[in-house]
Amino acid sequence: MNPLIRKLEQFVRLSPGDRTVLTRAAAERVRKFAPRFDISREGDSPKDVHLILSGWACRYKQLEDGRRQIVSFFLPGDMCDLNVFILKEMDHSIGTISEVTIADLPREFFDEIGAGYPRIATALWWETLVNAAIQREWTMNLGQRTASERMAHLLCEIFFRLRLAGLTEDHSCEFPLTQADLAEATGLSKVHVNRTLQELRAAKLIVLKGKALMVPDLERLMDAGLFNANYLHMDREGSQLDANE
Amino acid sequence: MNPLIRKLEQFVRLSPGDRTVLTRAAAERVRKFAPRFDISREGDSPKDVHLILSGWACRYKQLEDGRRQIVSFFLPGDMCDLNVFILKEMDHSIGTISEVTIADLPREFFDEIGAGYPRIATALWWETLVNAAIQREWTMNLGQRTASERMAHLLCEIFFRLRLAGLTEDHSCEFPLTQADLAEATGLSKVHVNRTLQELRAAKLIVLKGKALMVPDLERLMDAGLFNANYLHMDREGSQLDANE
DNA sequence: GGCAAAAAATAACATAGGTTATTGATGGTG
DNA sequence: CACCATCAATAACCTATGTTATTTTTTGCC
Repeated sequence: MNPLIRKLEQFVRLSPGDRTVLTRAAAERVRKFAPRFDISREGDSPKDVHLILSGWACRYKQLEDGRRQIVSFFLPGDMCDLNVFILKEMDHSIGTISEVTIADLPREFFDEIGAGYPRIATALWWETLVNAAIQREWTMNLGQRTASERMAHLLCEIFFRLRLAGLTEDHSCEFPLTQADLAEATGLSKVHVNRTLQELRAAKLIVLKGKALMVPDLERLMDAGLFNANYLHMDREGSQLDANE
Repeated sequence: MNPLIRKLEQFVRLSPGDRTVLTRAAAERVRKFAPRFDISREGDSPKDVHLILSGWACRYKQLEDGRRQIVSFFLPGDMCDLNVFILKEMDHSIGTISEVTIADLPREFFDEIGAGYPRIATALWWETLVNAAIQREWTMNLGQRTASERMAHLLCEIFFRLRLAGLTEDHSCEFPLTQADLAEATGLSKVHVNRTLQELRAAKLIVLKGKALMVPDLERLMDAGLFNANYLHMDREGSQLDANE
C-alpha cells in the first residue's frame, strides 16, 4: 500500500476518491534509481515534486571544500517541497541512499488537488508544516544535543516516521544508513559516530547490525535522546470531534 | 513602507490591488510587545499567522534541562508558518528580541488570498520555500561550519535579509542581538561567541558596537562564512521574461 | 548624573569530539 | 570461491570549543 496515503490518513480522513487520485498520481511517471545516485543537484532547475515510493534518500548540501551535510532524510511516503517549481534553482541536492523508486508529480497535479480535493490539500499542508518542524528540530539537535543524545534523537525520529508510514515491524525496521551517512547527518565525525553507536549498544538502547535496526525499548531511547514527539504532529485533525462521533 | 510588500515585490510584481489588500491586512489586529517577551509558547494552540511589522523576534526551542536553541530569526516583513492553525499545538516558542509590532492574520485572510490574489499566493509560497531553505542552511551551518565561519554566515544572512526588506543603509544595519542571543542561535557558548566576534573584528570583517552592525566589505565577510546567497532565492519569478519586455 | 543590572571582555583550565592511521569484517561480483 | 571495495572497529593523539570565575563596560532608569 502507498505509504503516502497511509501517512496522510493519520492526519485526515481521505475519501475513496481522494485515495484514487493519490494512487493514480503515484503510478504515473515512476522512476527507479540505484543506491548512491543523485536524483537532482544543487543548481538544477526544479521541475516536478518528487514523491518517494520506496527506498531511502536524502537532501544534502556541500561546501566548496567538500564538507557535506545531510539536511534531511526522505523515507517512503515523503515528498520534496510542494511548489518547488516556482524557484529558479535548487539550493541543495537530492541523493539516494538505497535503491529508490519515486513518482514525479507535475504542477498540474497540485492544481487539480487545489481545485477539487480539499482534504488532500489540507493533508499536504500538514506534511509541509511537519517537514518544517523536523528541520527546526534538526537545528536544535545539532546546536544543543551531545553526540549520543543527538544520535538517539535521530534514531527515534526515523523510527517514528517509518512507523507512521507503516514500515516498522514491532521493534524493528530496515536501516540502510552507513555510519558515514550518520556522520553527515549529525555533524559528527565517522569515528565518533562509531563510538556513539557502541555506547548506545552497550546501554542496550539499540541493536544495529547489517541493514536492520532494533529498538528494544523505545521509551528509553527517547529519554536518551531527549526526544519529544510533539514536533511530528501525529494527531489527527479535529480529533476532538472524532471523539464525539 | 510595509517591509512585507517590499520583500515580496523582489519576487513578484504586485498590482495596486494586491498592495492594498496586504496593507489593509497589516493594519488590522496590530499588537505591540516589549523586548524579551514571549508572543507564543510551545504547547499553545496556534490561532493566527503572525506578521512582523517592526522589530526582531525569534523562534526557539528548549530542552527540559534548560538548553535553548534559537532556530530562526523573524525580521520585519517575516511571517510565521502559513496555515499553522491546522496544527493542534505549537512545537516551539516565539519570543521578541527588541520591541516588536505584529499583525495577526486570520485564516480568512488566507482564504481570500487563495480565492482572488494569485500573485500574492505565489509570493507567499515563495516566502514559505525560502524559509524552508533558510532552515536547511542553518542545519548546514551548525553541522559543518567552524565557529567563525558560522558567525560570519549568520551575519551575512541577516544582512541580506534586512536588505531585501529595505532595512539596511549602505553598509550598516540595526543589530539588537546580544552575544547571548548569538550563542543560542549558533550553538556556541557565550564566551566563544565573544572570542569569535573579536576575531571577525580583528580581521576588519565587521564593526559591531551597541545595537549597530557595519560590514565594511560584504564580499569578504561572505568568503569568511562560505556564504552563497543562492538559498535566499532572491531572483524575480520569470525574470527571463522580464528581460524580453 | 549616579546606581543597579545587563552585557561584554578576559583568563585559566577542562573536555567532547576530531584526526589520522591501521586492522578486521562483510559483501557483492566476475 | 576468491578478490576488491566498502564498511566497521579500534587506537593514539590533538584541538576547537566549553566551563567557571572575575572584571570591566554599557545601558537603562529614578
